Amino acid sequence: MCGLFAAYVEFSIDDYQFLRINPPMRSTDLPEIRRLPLFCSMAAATFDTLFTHAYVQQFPAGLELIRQGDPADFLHVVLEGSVELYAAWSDRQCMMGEVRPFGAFILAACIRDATYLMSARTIERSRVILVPAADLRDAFRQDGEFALSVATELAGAYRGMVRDAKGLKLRNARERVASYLLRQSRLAGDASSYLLPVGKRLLASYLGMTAENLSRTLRTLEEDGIGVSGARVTITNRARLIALVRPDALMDGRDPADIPPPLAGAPR
Amino acid sequence: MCGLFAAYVEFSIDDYQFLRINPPMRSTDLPEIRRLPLFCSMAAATFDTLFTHAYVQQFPAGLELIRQGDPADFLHVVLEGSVELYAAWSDRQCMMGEVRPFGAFILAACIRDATYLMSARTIERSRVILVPAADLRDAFRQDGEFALSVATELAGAYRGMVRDAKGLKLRNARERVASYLLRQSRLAGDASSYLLPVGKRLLASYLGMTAENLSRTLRTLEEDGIGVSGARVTITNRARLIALVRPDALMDGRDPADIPPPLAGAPR
DNA sequence: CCGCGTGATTGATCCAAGTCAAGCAATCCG
DNA sequence: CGGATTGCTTGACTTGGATCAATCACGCGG
Repeated sequence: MCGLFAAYVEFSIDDYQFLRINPPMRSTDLPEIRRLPLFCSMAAATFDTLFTHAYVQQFPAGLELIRQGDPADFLHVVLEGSVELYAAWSDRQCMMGEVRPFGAFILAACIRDATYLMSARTIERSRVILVPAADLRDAFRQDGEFALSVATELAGAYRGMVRDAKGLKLRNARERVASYLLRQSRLAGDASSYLLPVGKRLLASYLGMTAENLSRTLRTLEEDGIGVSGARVTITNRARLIALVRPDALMDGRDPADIPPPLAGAPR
Repeated sequence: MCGLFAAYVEFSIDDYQFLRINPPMRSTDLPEIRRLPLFCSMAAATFDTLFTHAYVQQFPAGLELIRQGDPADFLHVVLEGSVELYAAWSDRQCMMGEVRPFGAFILAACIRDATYLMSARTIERSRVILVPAADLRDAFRQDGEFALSVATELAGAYRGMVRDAKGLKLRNARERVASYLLRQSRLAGDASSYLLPVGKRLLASYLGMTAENLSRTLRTLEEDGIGVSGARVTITNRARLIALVRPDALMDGRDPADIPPPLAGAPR
């Protein structure tokens, strides 16, 4: 807990401007965006209006997209790559979450027209859609279906944060590590071997412990059915691991209907 | 962390049925509810429909209103008293939050039509409105203003949980206690003396520490400008306390416009 | 191929916070 | 009034996890 980070590479304003001037919006982007849970239910007209001022951007790894405390100006949706949400206070910082395609972030700040509570930076090279917050609020007012999607997304984000907070308070570090590894296995289709999606330093920060302690914990977990070498995780004894983790749908599960909120079929 | 609770008083099904049969809805209740941030912006017709099947109930202290894992059936809004949200897992439990008038809880589960992630029980004798979740979703679809209020409320709940999680990860136990005490002082109008709103056992659980450790920490905080005897908190040196806490608007502050979301004036 | 930087590991040590076990104070109630 | 219950405090002790300090392994550019 309270571990410090290595300083990330900072890019200059010029790099940023350069990216802004060359929006890598592709012809295939809009139809793809249209299928996302957040946007698939809204009326065509609202969608078109919403995206007149939106644009897609490509960012290099390690770029700070959002700084906590700044006013919310754009809703961000990750198309490719991955983005880390992190919080900082008084020379400490920690990872609060990770966003991968096709998740949105800082929706809550945009809806409330408030300042960001967390910062965000790219973990790897990423493509992100930026939608002006004011347009978002307009679309919300005009389109009931979109409003429902937004509320569903917000509720999902809230519930995700509750799950995380429960994990922090109810489990110790070892249990958090084990449950994380088991959950990742599930995400990979109950694979018995998979690669860690983030570096160990970051993972430790996310799990609320130091990198050193994570390293040691991983060693001791070999006795409980899971081995890690490099980024490769191998489950050697799933039953034993499950007995240790005592998985709970309310902490480790995902919400059902995480994809299309009200209509199960989706428009295609 | 991971501290156990004393077992709470459990009430029988019969008590619960008794309360249901005698809904203590008062003539002054509906107009009052109408003024709440969540309901003040909606159309009169939607409001009336929404509350045809809603009812107000009085509960004794220590009654479990909601059990985690159950499907969401009613939105709850606290009118009087206070309610504890708590989470349990594998013989451990901890307080996750407190709801006082006129806060809503489990809105997210209702919107997603999902199961509760947290349990809830009354801390003291409390009056609560219960609104059927299905009606809530209907009203959401029919009334854009209400949808906006719901989204704002959800966004606020999310942000509150983010603040809590940040506090857990970035601050140690002593800092959490100190910041909590300072925050409560602010809530009491920057009073230099006030009463703790919850018992110390519960407070410790909320702050992610044991009751014993809270007790010790409070004693050591006397050197840093704050004294506690019984439930009475007295700030003896605010400057020193602030220096210790290093308050941060992104963790300790409240969202602006927590009351009426879009329209600042409000209907009064 | 080497030198470097970054990230991961390991070991030694320390400290914050949990645990266990009594004591104490206030409240409730027969 | 006295006993029981409940909640808070205190002390002695243990321990999980942080910190500090090297070392190691890898990927990369020169």
